[in-house]
Amino acid sequence: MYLKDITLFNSLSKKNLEEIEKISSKEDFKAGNIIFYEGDKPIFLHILLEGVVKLYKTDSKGRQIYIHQFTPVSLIGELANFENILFPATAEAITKCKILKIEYSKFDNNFLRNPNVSFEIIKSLSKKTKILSNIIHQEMILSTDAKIAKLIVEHLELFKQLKNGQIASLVNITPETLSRILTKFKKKRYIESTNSHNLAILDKKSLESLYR
Amino acid sequence: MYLKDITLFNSLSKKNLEEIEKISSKEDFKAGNIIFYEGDKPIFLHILLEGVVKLYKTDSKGRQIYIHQFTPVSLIGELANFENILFPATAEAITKCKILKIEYSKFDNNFLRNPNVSFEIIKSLSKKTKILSNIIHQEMILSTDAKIAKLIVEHLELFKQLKNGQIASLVNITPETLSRILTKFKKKRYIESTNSHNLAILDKKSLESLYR
DNA sequence: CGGTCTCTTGATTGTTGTCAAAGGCGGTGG
DNA sequence: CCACCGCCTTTGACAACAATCAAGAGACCG
Repeated sequence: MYLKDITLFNSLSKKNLEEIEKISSKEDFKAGNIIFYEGDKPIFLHILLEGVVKLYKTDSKGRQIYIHQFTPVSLIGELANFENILFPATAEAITKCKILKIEYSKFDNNFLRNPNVSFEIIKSLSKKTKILSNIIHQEMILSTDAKIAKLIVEHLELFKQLKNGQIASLVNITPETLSRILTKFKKKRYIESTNSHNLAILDKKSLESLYR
Repeated sequence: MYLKDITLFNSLSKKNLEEIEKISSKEDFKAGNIIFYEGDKPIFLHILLEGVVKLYKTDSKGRQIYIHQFTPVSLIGELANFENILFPATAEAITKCKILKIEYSKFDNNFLRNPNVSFEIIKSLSKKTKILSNIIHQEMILSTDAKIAKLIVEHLELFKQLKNGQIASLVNITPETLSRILTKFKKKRYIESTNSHNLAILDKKSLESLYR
């Protein structure tokens, strides 16, 4: 993948692209590798070119608080660069990944004045603000029951694909709690399941009423 | 205050300003009035010109979850406009306020392509992402003790100005819990207070170790 | 000095996480 | 084809944390 194929940069001149080329490098990460840790200094601007990256925070007891998963092409952690703060979360490759790293201190702020670049940045930042706003809603407003009800209604496919433990970590609860809630929902006839990877909604309205 | 005095717009041409003038209006709010509710459709882009605005969410039990306070000049709730989603939080005037309301559907997206305008938007969005990131850290990572310790170290002045109930609502805990934690900190000789509006730090390091 | 608001303290509850054990399910190798 | 093993899920008992409810103490103001 070339720089000019990155939407963010596709309106830049050849000269600009060469400038960016000079201050950037591509790095490969294996699944499980950490791209940056929460608390690290943001020296590079990171752009995910290939693979899937998980973003999470770590609480005082060492538990991971899942925030988001990124797919290409995405800016990752740009907030830290823009605001000149330490990375507020950890980015981990969950598949083989290719990341473009741009030396942010040398990154000409004038690029940000390019109308198309800044438009893309606005889109990226806006998307992230929305993500964080959703996280806040999910974690601070919804009860555990409500979180699960929402997940069932809006992402039923996850239950067919993932194990309980994985689902639980997506919504930051324990597998035990998830199991108990699913059992409760089954008792109330909101859902039904013959085997573990076959969950069906019986009463969508009741589920929705838990989080609306 | 004229449009051209708003940093966001000060690089726009006279013609552009007139265009915006046509699709905007100023509205005054009294202290306590609601500027928009969580769940409202974002018809207008809101810019705070005068006064102080509190942003909060409401949980299922009717409690307010405090998010942020805005002072002039600030875009408020622009995320909802940009992402075309319902307002994720409620904005309430906590003093007399003056708000510029721009009809977003008529707001020429080309303004966003103006380098200086988009630069300001990036700054605003970046700031908000940081605010939300901080909220997530404060509410999901820090324990109650840690929140209070941080508040004491970083904003001691609040304790001299506000009542316990007000401080408690800033960090989304109950006054009772705040009182208990302050008592505990006093017992441990982390802080000391002769009267209620006179709090002094005795052991900054111990306080910091609670949240670092 | 009385009254009201605020703060403190205790007892209790609700919610979810933790720890532990048992049950079920599927896959593998004999 | 079956027995066994390992992982996942379920269930129970318990702990931790902060909210709630209630009562009493204290501070501030007219």
